[in-house]
Amino acid sequence: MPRTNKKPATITDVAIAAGMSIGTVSRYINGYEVKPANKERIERAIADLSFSPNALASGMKSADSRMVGLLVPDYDEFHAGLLGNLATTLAQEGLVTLTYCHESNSAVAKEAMRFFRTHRVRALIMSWPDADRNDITEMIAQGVQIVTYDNIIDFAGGDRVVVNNREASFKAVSELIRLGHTRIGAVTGDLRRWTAKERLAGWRDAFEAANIPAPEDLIFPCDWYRADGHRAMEHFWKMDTPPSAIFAANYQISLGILVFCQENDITLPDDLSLFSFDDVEAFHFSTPRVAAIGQPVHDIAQAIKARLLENNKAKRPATTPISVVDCAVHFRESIGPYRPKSV
Amino acid sequence: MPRTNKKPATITDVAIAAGMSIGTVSRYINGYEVKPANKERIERAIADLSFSPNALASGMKSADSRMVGLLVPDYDEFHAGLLGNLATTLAQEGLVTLTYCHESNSAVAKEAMRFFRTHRVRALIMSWPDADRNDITEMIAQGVQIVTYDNIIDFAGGDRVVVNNREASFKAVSELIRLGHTRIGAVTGDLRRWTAKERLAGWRDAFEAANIPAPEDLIFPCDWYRADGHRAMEHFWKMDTPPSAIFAANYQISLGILVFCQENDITLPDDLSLFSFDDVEAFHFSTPRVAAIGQPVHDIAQAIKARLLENNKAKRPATTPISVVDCAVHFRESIGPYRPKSV
DNA sequence: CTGTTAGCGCTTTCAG
DNA sequence: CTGAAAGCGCTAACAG
Repeated sequence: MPRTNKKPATITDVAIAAGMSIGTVSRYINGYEVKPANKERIERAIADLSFSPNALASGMKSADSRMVGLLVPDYDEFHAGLLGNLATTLAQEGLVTLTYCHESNSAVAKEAMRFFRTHRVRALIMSWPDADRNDITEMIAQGVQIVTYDNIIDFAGGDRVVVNNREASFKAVSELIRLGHTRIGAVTGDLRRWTAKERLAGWRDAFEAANIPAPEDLIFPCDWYRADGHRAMEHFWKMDTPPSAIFAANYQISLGILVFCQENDITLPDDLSLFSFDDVEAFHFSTPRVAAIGQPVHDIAQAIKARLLENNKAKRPATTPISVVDCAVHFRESIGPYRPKSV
Repeated sequence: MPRTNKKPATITDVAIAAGMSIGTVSRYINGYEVKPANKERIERAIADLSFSPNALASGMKSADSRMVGLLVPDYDEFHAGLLGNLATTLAQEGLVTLTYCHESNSAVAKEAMRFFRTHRVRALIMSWPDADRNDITEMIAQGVQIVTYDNIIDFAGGDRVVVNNREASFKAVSELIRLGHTRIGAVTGDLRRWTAKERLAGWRDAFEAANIPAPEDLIFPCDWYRADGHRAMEHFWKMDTPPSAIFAANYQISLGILVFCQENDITLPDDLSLFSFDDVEAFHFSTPRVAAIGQPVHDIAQAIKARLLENNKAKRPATTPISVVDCAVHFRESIGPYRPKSV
């Protein structure tokens, strides 16, 4: 049985059924005033035909797809949350969110750009600093708004939404210092990224504020993944004076650290204190629960939305090109007072 | 400074630059053969103009938006994974995935339907049994393919992709029985849902196979959330003979149970064994790690994709309207041998 | 293999 | 406030 294929009703069908011109129907649909009597007839016709306007056609004619693109590196907990919040909040404005995951792969990211361009997104939200310059330039020239989050990328005309990475990191590390730790490792993530630099700067700030020289030998530059956290611990644990506490620049790194601790019977916080950037569900159910800096994904989504609307409703340029969202710093049981290593 | 608004190049621009008709260019774009010399000129023109085809226009003309809708109840770990896998794998076929989250709210779900209809998705993927009948009927009539996952919903013409809920649950509960447990609680989730029924059926099957009467008093019907898991434990822990093991129908319920155990110093697996449906990251980092049935989100996405392509490439109806994907059953340290309660 | 042409469904002038 | 008409960028016949 071939699928029935009754084509959807068009605005013309509605106009005929309602006995008026498509212009009037179109205006009604788009929220302009029409004579009450006409309004009623249109509404009935729409219901009878169960008409729904064709977004493609209207987007094409009005040269506005009402779609925005979100380019993420990964569908991890943070990005899933961001996508969810964003898609929901933007839907309220009649905007559609298209996602693409680049997996930190340039070829895939290139493909994503092609995808977004093809779909004529009116804005592109991303944190990818290695985006092809030509694509970006082209998109900006065509009026596509570029919003970067969680990263500072130097595009002319790009809006930015970031969290207070440095300050939040400062608070976390300061707490570790207050607890008596001085050998505090920093597992930094990818230091080519602004985020990583800022988080490390917060680590340094904390030492400076405490008038203690920062233990530069405990900086472990790496990538953002579990394997990196694990490798960091392998490295640290071979040292003569290993760190008594660790500040990890994202949650995946922390998970790698936790795995290493499990494997090597390292007990938190007695043998090691751990403070993580990013707060995820796993941290609430581990023993002990992991102290963490939570990125308020809801607020980030709202800030992005604000930028999107601001830049499209009023035509004035944004007052400030950068929005800063504050993180919550959660002290939990994975951090404890410094205790000299028992021999 | 108003945004520059150089309009994107059109296929006509390309045709002019390449010195030929738009028909030829269109054919080249869509993968038909063109004379090599022309091909080369088209490619150069496209590069020069940095042209990208307008998906809206082509979708409109060809009456195929190449978009599919995914309606999820929540952006939890499972659905985020599903979305990620699906979006990625479908993008390879040139298909776009639009998401909408209904939050188990009928009004929002209704809005979602309007959204998907408006965007002329060629398929709708969902697990929502309370969808408005009219919307569904209308969409099916218009040739929209409906694929349900993780649920059996009785739509004429709907494709279904499910996991082997009953069998996997049977395996999990059987293991608990093998470990000596007989008082095994079932926290079922919403029993109006097929999934919940199947998982409970698996629980029953295990007792039957072991020739033990199923402890019907340990069935706790509820919803799917953390609070439900917590409430279940409150209930169980007041019993004269509480369960020595629990089978939880999803991960959120299990997290609620874990919280209760933390609060009441219940040690897994000594005081209680726990087996959960759904496998999430938190279960790998809790102490002990939680035994769980993992839904292979990658395979589910592939199965859905297969249905989508099958039903659209060849016009024949699917051989079987239902695909079953096998779950992995992970035995972990949250389950242990039955030990009579110490008094 | 290529050029020509007729729309897809809608918005948006422009006159009334 | 409404109707008529001109396309938006592209695809899909059709005739070469």
